[in-house]
Amino acid sequence: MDSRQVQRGGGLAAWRQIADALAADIAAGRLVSGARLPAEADLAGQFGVNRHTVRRALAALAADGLVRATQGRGTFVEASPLPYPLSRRTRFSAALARVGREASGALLASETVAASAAVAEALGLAEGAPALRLATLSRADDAPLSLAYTHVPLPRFAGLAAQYGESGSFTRAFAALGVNDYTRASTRIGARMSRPEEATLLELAPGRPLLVVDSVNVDLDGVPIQATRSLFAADRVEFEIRNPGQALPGSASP
Amino acid sequence: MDSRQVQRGGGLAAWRQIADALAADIAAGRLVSGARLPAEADLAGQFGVNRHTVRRALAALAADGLVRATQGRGTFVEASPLPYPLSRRTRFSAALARVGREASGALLASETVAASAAVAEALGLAEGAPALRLATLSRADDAPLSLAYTHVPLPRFAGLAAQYGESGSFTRAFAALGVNDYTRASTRIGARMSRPEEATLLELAPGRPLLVVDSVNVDLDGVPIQATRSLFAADRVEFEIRNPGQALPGSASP
DNA sequence: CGTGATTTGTCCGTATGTATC
DNA sequence: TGATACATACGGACAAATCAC
Repeated sequence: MDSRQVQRGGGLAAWRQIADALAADIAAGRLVSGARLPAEADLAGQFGVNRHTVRRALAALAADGLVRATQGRGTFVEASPLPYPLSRRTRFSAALARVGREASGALLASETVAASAAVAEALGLAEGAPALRLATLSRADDAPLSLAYTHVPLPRFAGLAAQYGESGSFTRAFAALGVNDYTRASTRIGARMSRPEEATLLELAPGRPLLVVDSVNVDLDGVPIQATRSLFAADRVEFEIRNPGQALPGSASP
Repeated sequence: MDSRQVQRGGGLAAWRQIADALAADIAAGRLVSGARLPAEADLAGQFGVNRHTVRRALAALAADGLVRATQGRGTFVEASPLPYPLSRRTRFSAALARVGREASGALLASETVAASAAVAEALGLAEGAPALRLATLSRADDAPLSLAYTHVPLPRFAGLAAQYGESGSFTRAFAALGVNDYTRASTRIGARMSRPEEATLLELAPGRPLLVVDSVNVDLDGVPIQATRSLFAADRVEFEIRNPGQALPGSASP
């Protein structure tokens, strides 16, 4: 690991070289949000410096909000989460493309179920009516972002699971079934701790928080087509609501 | 504690009386969300029943999602979070009044600071310009709901701390300083774990999650008047975004 | 419920280079 | 040149928190 060695006497303090190297690792995704950094002693070995020098670097990163150290546990990446706009036309892939990330979706499971009371109300169905339930995992640049459970009414979207499995996108899957446009009718946002199996699927350190988003999408006739509960890794995303204002400088939207 | 004793043979099962009493405690805020209930043995003593009767009551509450029992730790309140609408005219007191809760706010601290880069950008100031920073604690029916750090530009709102201290409301404090109306320009929502001191202030069990909301309000001329970071107890609130009915193809800004 | 291993937090002291007066 | 102050870096030891067992 010679490339990790700091340069001595080069005008730049050793602790700053270390801080910059770690910040670059975070920015480049080599250290994903929530990941644990090597122990201070290990980093000291990597960089060939004393542990106190590493601590000086970590203190600088912590002051910038990039990492957070916890006694007895370690130092963890607190990289800035990616902004995720919530609008009436919220689209997963489009939201990520805006910030230069690539979206992908994987189908984990699909089954036919009887609509629960909550699902039935959201979709405007009778309780117990047939619905299709999809479990999907969405990624941004290969980092798991959200685990979603989606219900759609069943006679209408019987082929949705196959379509989603092929395209990895609800927008494209709905388009293939004749719904070329839809809008967000309602959104509810809460937060809770992740359960172990959720943390595993999201490749998240155990006990990290989730943003829980319940959303309902409707087609252009206002008919509900999709009720989804999404579990976002709170470390990796931050929702954004922009209200069109009278004086917003630089609000260039296409 | 005679009032806690169950009535025997009154037609209502003892376990149901206990469940109702505990549910009432939760609804009234005597048991705040996340709080630990007394041990089953203690409750049995309070109500003058066998521990199995208490267990029957707790099982009923758990089935309703009001509490959650964890072996070896205890039984904890999982009260349903109150819905908090996020709109362009989001007002704390009005949002709570909609759901029948009373809002109150306490001023924890206020100081004059030099605007950081983030604050300066949000408020449209120069970095280092004078700003007033308020730390406030908001409650819904006496249960702490959010801990907020607010920055306002300083020559303009010099008297804001005193006004807020009196009224416990930003709406009223701004009105007293000549700003009778304002709207929400932007909202960012994330989540993270609470730090110990935050958990203490919010009367939250340690390690419970927070909803972090960064918001900017502007006056009717579009001039930013307030940049706030609010830390909501995620156990006690759920944000709601309603999109008005019909969708218009090509929904651009007005 | 302890017990030990791991890891960060904090204190002690020492030495060196650099800038300033 | 000398005195002083400051930031940087190293070495060691122990306290405190966390976690697996």
